[in-house]
Amino acid sequence: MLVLFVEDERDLAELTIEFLELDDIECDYADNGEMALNLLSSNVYDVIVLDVNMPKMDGFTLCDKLKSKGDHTPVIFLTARDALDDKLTGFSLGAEDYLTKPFELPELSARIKVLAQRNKPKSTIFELDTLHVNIQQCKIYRSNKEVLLTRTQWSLLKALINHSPNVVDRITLENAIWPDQIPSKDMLKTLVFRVRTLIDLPQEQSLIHTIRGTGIVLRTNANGT
Amino acid sequence: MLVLFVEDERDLAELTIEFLELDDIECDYADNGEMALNLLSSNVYDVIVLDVNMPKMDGFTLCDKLKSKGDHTPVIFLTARDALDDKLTGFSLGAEDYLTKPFELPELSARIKVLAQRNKPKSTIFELDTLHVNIQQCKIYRSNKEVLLTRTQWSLLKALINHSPNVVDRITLENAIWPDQIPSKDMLKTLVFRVRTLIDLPQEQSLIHTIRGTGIVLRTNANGT
DNA sequence: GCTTTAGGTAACCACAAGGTAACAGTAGAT
DNA sequence: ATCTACTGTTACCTTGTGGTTACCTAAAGC
Repeated sequence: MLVLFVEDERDLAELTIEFLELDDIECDYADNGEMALNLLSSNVYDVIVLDVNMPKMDGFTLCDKLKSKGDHTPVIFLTARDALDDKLTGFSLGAEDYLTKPFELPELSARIKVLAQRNKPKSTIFELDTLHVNIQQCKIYRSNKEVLLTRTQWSLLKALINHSPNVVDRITLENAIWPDQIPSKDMLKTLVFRVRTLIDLPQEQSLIHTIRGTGIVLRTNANGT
Repeated sequence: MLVLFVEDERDLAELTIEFLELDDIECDYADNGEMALNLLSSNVYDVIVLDVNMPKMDGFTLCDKLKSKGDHTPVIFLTARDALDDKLTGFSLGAEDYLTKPFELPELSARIKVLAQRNKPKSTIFELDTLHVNIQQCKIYRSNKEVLLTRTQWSLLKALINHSPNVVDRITLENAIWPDQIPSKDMLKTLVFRVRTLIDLPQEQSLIHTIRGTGIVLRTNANGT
């Protein structure tokens, strides 16, 4: 994760950057707006942390320039200006966050991480052996071949994923799949069979295991807990 | 823009909601976590504002449940707990922002608006295969031929673009297209059919896919992981 | 060793989800 | 006032799903 840190007080900057780097956040540093613009023209950042009061070009101006240029890199203002009007100015210029000095380093770090997430795809991916599942996209692959599941089959798989690698008892599964009806005795049995034939291909190791008398589990091998 | 406001002090909530609504932010209100969960099961919100200390279910627990369920609605904590540890807890549970009481109403409003933007497309141009969409100008081209959509057709397309390449369930789509009415059962079906005939031309690969029993998705069928 | 029971496998069919087309009411334009 | 075209409604058709039933296999119990 790469951050552009723009701040004219060098000692504060140094201290902060040192902390952030320990937290796995790499930093480029600029001590004024113009220098920041230069760096921005040749680098892509996950987040920009911006002081407001700076020589040459202040943070507000820089943020405005950026955003109106169509750059959507998230901006956090980090400034001693704690008046409401300043904050509102910051947000109206398109900033994503506004933190006032004095601040606590871990909080800044947490906020940077939130913003860095923002542009990443929000897909939740589940992987186990050669099984790849993208939950938001409803896409399932087994050894790079797409597997098509129907709605009920899909809810069974999701329930198993939610509990994996733990064993899920049949009652819990039934409630997850048919929330507002009492399913008849054999429905789950049939459903598990169908999903198994689709997911556990003959040439692959099986991932859906039955623990007799207990429940079903999605994991690489049946033995051990 | 629709916000879920969860807060157990009724007078503070009332005051805040009144202010937000003047600022064009519609609010649903819950005074505890359980009630919030109920509302969340039947509504889709742009942002959730969460108090921490509440009867029945506290805000941290609620946020944890939501996020681990795969719900990506942005969460702001709004609480008197201003200790660093509390903030870090909030962020580690997946919250997008954390504001401490006492707070200023316009700042809350600004922060809500930032988060509501978050799920909107960042770019005014959307491209997929031979489909080119300029969202601001409402211009749509398929293989360089302009496509003219009506207002409702356009809002369907926008909703699909917002979620692409993820699958959108029918309820979410209906809420996005007809925000203040319960659409009759077949309206969406017909609308999708109409948009499909306009966008998915016979000689091109189809981009609007139905995931039976789940929803609609706008994407190419290329196998990504 | 025999019985019992949980679970595996297979085929069947009603029906719901979705696709398509035609029609009607209504709002906006001229 | 008239016309147009958009939106919502209804009807009909197609197909895949999901529930059902039946039968089989293999553990577990006695």
